[in-house]
Amino acid sequence: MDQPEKFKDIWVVEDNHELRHTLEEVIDSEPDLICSMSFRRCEDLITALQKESPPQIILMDIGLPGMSGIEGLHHIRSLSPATQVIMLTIYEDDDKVFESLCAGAIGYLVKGQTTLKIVESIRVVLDGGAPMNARIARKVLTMFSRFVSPQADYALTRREQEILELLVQGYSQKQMAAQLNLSPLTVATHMKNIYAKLHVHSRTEAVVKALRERLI
Amino acid sequence: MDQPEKFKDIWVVEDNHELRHTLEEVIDSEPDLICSMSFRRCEDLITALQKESPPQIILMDIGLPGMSGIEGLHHIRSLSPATQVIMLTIYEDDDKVFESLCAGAIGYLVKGQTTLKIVESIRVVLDGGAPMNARIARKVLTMFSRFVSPQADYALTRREQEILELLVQGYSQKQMAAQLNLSPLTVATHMKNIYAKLHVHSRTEAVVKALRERLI
DNA sequence: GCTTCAATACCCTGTTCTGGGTAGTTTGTC
DNA sequence: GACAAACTACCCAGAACAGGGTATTGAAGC
Repeated sequence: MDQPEKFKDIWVVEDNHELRHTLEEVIDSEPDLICSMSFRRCEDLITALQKESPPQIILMDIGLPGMSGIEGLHHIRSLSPATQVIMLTIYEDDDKVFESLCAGAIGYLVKGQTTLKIVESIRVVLDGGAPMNARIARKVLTMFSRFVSPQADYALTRREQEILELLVQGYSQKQMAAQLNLSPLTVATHMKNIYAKLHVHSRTEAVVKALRERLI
Repeated sequence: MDQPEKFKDIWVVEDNHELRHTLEEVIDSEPDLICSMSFRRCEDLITALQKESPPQIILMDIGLPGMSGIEGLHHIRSLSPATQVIMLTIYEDDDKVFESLCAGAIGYLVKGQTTLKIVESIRVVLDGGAPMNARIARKVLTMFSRFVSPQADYALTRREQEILELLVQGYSQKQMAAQLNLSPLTVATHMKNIYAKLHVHSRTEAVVKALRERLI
């Protein structure tokens, strides 16, 4: 370990010198936090992650030149899954913020916040929370519930629904026929009708639509 | 319409008389909010939803006798998808809270809160947000990212990855070849290799695996 | 210099799918 | 009892796919 156990290590990736130094100072002025490394480019962070022992938290600018913060996020997730990433953003209500959360960020920090607020967000993460406002939380929830409950209605009949499910399970038409005690020709008919209702022209497209829109 | 347009209608489902009346009063004392109906049982709410025009928001006790709040939630989602549901809970850090969010609730309200806090939560929802604390938000995020990135590694090469993406977009082998300036036979070779690496035997299975395990 | 791997390209054969039909039988609803 | 919708089954032709090969080229690593 580079630091004694009791210190929580926090790295910073931010191309603006001033902000980067401010963040470093704020972190270091806390008795139990330390900013052992900071970077102006995402690429340098990746290199460091492959050599050094990873930090608890990374503060990452969302709009970096070169490799973007979101791209960098993916690298971090695979190099050090335990590291939590807080995104730094100018606009709270940015689509990029939401995108980051989808990519595995744990929350975000709006630039230009008070020192108190910066430390608070870090503490929220260390405390097992996710710093975000209610509106972003709603976006996440909405997207989340799309995974959980179906929406669109293509008026599939019961049989068609059943066949769509088998389709997603990788059954061939012949296998479906065997499973459902039908003629393969009947299954083919149902498939044609499913395609028409979903406005697709191949099993692949049907499966993608079924999975993406939670039809199954 | 039962109420003039400018009033936001909010229903309450809570078996405790006292709390129910408190909530009614708090809502009605706001100039633009009205509590036109309240129930002590979820079953009565369902009945009402089938007859009356649905409210903007329902405050729902999470631990009702008879039909539980979460069960009721499912009925609300299908009867009136536009209605937002705020759960009423005793413990903030309850698994049931999280369960409710999965079932489509938009947030929650801890019982015993100040009048100010109750109104604030309602306003957050009306304002397009989702009232929840950072810890719950983290739970949602974690669950969410489980859907988004389980990240298995099948060691696909760059070309194979590229072809898998086109596959998910519904391209035929011939179309892929045109898109990538390759011979259709080359695409076929890559497809075979992809199948072998993903341990599948058809496009359908490959697409399902790619979407389910977020390989794309 | 040798090896390994990715990427490219081809052959062949049999299977499966797609999309255009038609048509009889159930089933549910008014 | 009438009618619509759903379910069933079939024909056909052309396209696409799956799976078994082989082979060349160029770049990366040892």
